[in-house]
Amino acid sequence: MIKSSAETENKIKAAAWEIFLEKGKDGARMQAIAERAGVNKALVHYYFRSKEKLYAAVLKDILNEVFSRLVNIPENIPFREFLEQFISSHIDFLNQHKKLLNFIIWELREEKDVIHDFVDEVIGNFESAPSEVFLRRINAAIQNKEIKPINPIQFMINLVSLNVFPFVASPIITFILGLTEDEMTVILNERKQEIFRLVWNDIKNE
Amino acid sequence: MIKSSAETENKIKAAAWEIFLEKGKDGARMQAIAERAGVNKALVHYYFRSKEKLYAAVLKDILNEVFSRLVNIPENIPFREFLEQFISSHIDFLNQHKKLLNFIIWELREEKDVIHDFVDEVIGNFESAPSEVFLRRINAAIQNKEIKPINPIQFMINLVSLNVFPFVASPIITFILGLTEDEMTVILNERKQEIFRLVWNDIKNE
DNA sequence: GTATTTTTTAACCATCAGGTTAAACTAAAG
DNA sequence: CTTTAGTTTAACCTGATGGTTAAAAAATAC
Repeated sequence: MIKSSAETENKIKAAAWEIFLEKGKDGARMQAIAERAGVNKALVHYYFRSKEKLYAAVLKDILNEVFSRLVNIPENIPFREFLEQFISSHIDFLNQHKKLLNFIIWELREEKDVIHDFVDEVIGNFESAPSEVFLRRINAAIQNKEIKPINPIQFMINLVSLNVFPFVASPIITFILGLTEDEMTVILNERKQEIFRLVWNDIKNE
Repeated sequence: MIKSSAETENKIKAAAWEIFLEKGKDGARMQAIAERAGVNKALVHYYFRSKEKLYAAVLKDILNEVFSRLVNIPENIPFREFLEQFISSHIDFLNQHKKLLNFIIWELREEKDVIHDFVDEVIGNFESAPSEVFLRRINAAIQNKEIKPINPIQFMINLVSLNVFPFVASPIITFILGLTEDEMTVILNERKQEIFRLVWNDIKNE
C-alpha cells in the first residue's frame, strides 16, 4: 500500500464527489464519504477539517469541470458544424455525468451571495466567461449571414434547455411516459440529431 | 380564532409545502415548519405523527397539483391553438410555482420503487395518464395533416424541456449570462412566444 | 356549565451527525 | 535504526433534530 498525501486527498475528494452528487449537501454523511473512500472518518477530517470545507473543495472541482466543458468552443469552422459539435459534445458529457447537472441545479437554486462569490472565483480562472465566447460566436455567424438574425439569448437558452433537461429529468420522463430504462437510453441518444435538426432548421439562412 | 381540525391541518401542510420546496426533504426542519405554520412542534406531530408521513402527504398534494395541470388539455380546437394554450398555461403555472419543478426533479431523481408506487397512486386518480392524452392529441393532428409526421415522444420532450428548464435553472442562467433578476423575468416572459414560434415552425404543414 | 376537542407549554429522550482527541500503528525516507 | 508523515482505532463531546409526554389552557360543542 502506497502512502501519498496527494493520492489520499484525491481519493477522499472523489468519494465526496460521488456522495454529494447522490445525496446533495444536506443528505451526504461524512461517514458515508469515508467509507466510500476506504478510509475512516478521522482521516477525512484530518484532510479537510470540516464538511463545509470538503463541500467547497468538491463544488469548486465540479464547477471547474463543467465550465471547462462549456468554454471548449471550436473556432474557425462553419456555424453549422460548430453547432453540431457543441450539441454532440454536451450530450456526451451529460451521458458520462448523469447526476452532475441535477446536483448543480439543486445546490445553486438560490442566488445566495456565498454562491455568487464562489462561482465568480471559478469563472475567474477562465480568460473569458463561457457565455461571452458563445455569444460572440453567434453574433459573428449572424454578421456572416450564416444564420438568421435571431435573439442570441433565447437561442442559447433553447439550446441548453433541449440538451440538459432530458437528462436532469430523465427518471421522471421515463416514468411518466412508461418507458423502460433501455428505451429511454435510446431516446436520449437520438437527441443529438433531433436537437440539431430542430434548432438548425430554425436559424439557417435559406 | 376559529378552531378547526381541518383548517389547522391544512395550515401545517401549507407551511410544510413551502419549507420542503425551499430546503428539500433532507434540509427541512420540523421546527421550521411549525414556526411557518404559526403553531408549535408538538402540534405538527399531533397531526402528522412523523416527518416521513408529513412529507408523504405534502408530496402527494404536490404531484396531484402538477399532474392535474398536465392533464388539463383542451380538445376540439386546432392543434396550433392547442399548442399555444398549452405552452402559455404551463409557463403561467411555472411562474406561479417557481420552486415546484426544481423540488420535484431533485426529490424524484432516483427511480426508487417507493417513489414509483407513490407516483402510480397519484396518477391512478386520473382517468388516463397525462402523457396518453397528449400523445393522442399529437397523433390525431398528424392524421388530420395539421402537422408533419413527427416523432411524438421527441416532440413532447422538446416542448417540456423548452418550457421547464429555464425556470428550473433560472438562478444559474441569470448568473452565467450576467443578467439582473428583472432582465431574467423579461426573458422568461418572452419565452411563450419564442417556444411556440420554434416548435410550430418545426411541425406545421406548409 | 360541563364535556370534548384543540392547542400550548416545556421538559425530556434517544439518536444521529459533525467534529475532536490521544494513543497506537504503519510505511517510507534519511 | 530512527525519524517523520500518514493512517487507524476507538472513545468521546456537543449540538441538532426527530419525536414523546403529561399537564395545563383555550376554544368549541352540547
